[in-house]
Amino acid sequence: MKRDDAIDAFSALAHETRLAVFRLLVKAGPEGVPALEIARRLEAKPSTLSGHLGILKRAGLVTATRRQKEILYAPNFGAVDALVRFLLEDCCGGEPGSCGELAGLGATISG
Amino acid sequence: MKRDDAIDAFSALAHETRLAVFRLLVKAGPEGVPALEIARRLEAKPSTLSGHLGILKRAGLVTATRRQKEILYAPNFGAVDALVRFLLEDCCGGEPGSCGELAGLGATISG
DNA sequence: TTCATAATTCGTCAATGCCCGAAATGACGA
DNA sequence: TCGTCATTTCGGGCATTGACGAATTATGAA
Repeated sequence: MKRDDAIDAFSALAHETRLAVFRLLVKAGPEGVPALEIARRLEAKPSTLSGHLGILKRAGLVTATRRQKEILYAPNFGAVDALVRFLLEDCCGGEPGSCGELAGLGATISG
Repeated sequence: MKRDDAIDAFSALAHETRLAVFRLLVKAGPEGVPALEIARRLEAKPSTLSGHLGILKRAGLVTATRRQKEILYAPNFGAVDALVRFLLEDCCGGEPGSCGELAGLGATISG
């Protein structure tokens, strides 16, 4: 995870519709949801939503796979993992500070 | 954590300087760093940085406490915790999906 | 009080992001 | 091939964000 990748990911999530899309995909699970189905559920215009999906995809937060005519979008949990570890890197300079209860997060979620 | 709070937090982190500020504070630990010291380390103009600190503070990502003439800024780890849990809420509809290794994250980092 | 340091607020300007309809592309079935 | 469904691309117009210097507020020391 590089600085600019993190900024792209945070920018992608810093938008009402895109955040809703990501959370919807998280709830839906790894199988994925077709683009138009997402648009229908969020009451968004297909063209507008397509732009948002492209941004989420470029940010690495979602994956897109074709199934017949449809394109299924699914969340990339590894991206969230990487993002949090980047954010908390070298927490408290390695010392067990007030962040102690969170310091193990990186190790925990990276498996 | 409400939707708009999450958007404010992601927006705050979706900026080169603000992201650098937060990560600097994470590394520095819970004691905090004075505003001008942050500006000096990041080679940013004080007035510009002040705006960024205000945004981070309003987003709940950092806290500010005065010590003598200085104002010390420190990271709010609880905000990161809440943000991640909001993002992964109801992961895979509760089923043990591919997000299995991350599903316990909320419980893990919330202590 | 008076001065110096620390930090914030304000005003302007440039740049970026967002929405939507219309048109174009890609994939499948008859 | 032809038609249809699913999705993306494009162009225009509006709103928001970001940077910076100058002026302002706040604190502590002489």
